[in-house]
Amino acid sequence: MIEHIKTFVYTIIKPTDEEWNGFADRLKTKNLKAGDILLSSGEVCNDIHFVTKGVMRLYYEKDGEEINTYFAFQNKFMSSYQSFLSREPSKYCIQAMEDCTIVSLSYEDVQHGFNNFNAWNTFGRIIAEQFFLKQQKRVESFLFLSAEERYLELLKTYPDIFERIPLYHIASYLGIKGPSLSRIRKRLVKAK
Amino acid sequence: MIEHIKTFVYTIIKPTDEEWNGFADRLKTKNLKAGDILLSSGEVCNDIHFVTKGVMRLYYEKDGEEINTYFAFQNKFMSSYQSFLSREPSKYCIQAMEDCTIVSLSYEDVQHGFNNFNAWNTFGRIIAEQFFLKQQKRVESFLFLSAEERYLELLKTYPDIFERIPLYHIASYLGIKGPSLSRIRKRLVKAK
DNA sequence: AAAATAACTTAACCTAAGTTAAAATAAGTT
DNA sequence: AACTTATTTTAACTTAGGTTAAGTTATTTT
Repeated sequence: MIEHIKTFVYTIIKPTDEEWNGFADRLKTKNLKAGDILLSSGEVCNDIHFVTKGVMRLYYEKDGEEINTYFAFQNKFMSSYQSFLSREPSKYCIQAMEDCTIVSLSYEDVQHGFNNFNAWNTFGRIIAEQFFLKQQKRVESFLFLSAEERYLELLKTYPDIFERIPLYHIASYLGIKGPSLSRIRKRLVKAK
Repeated sequence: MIEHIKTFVYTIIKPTDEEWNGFADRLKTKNLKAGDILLSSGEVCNDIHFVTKGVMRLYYEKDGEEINTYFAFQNKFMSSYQSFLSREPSKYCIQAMEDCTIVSLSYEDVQHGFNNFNAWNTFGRIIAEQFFLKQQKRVESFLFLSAEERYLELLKTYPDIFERIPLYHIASYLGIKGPSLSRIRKRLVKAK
């Protein structure tokens, strides 16, 4: 399990052995069952998770309806990042959508890394930059694309997402309702 | 001019004198006339700018139409940040909307800071985190709010924005067209 | 296999926002 | 002041997507 994250980290920075061990020693591996809630809204997100198996989702509850804002597949980080950073209660929930294995690091451990190893500061910066770029793309998708174009974009980026994530979860991620996604899919089938 | 950015930096980190000077020595102050283009699309964004006077906008050209994605007022950073980070051509343009004074730092200078001073690595991380949080809010505004609610939110956050930025620029920032913003404004006046 | 539940689609109607163009203001120029 | 030009509003019409509820399929559960 640790191997996955080690490979990932080493594609971004080249820590010394001391730096790597100072990090690896604090990692905690957890197994989750499909449906398990890892973070409920109102709680401060105290960990950043690295998914080594399964899929997780980050979602928001609005008027009794769940709106997904992020899916983390294998080798991706999952966190209610703004709560994690700001130490304020999360408006989001985190749930395992399949049986998952994750490797987690607490806020304190992350800060310890930042304060003691320059390599981790660099790593933290690059991860924050990547998170920014991801959000940037998402803003652009709402600003420049129609729902249909967002759907096609998602299909292109994650061709197999539809085998693992039910359509009604995808609809909310795209910012539309179920019937609307059905209409779009129908339109596209006809167009072919 | 440098004082503004110094105050800003010191609210985030406490650099040593050596660290501060290594940074300050590389800053370049520039004056811009209203309308000046600081970055055209297709160019790699090679600088990060700190606005000490005026307002600047970051915009995208789509089908001959300009869509604003960010306004930087006094004491805010301006950059085509994804181009700056990725070293790829920017899809965005940067323009001064009023006569502006800015303080700029090149990509090379920023990297020099990251590689030589831990405090700058921390600063870079925190700025990236702040950029992420800002984008996060913007994604949420598209996902959870109607155009009218986005308008009201903007009005609350920047009450004086409407005295400095024409409505048609604000419309595109909100993700709607001019006539639509007019309708919203009319609806709100009537509702009172 | 039958029943129950979950996931997806369809249909009818509604509403917000897009589109286009004209009209009304406002702001600058000469 | 008269003339431009830029900005904002209005109007008429179109379209994408929301809403609700009823149907279909799929999947589980028993």
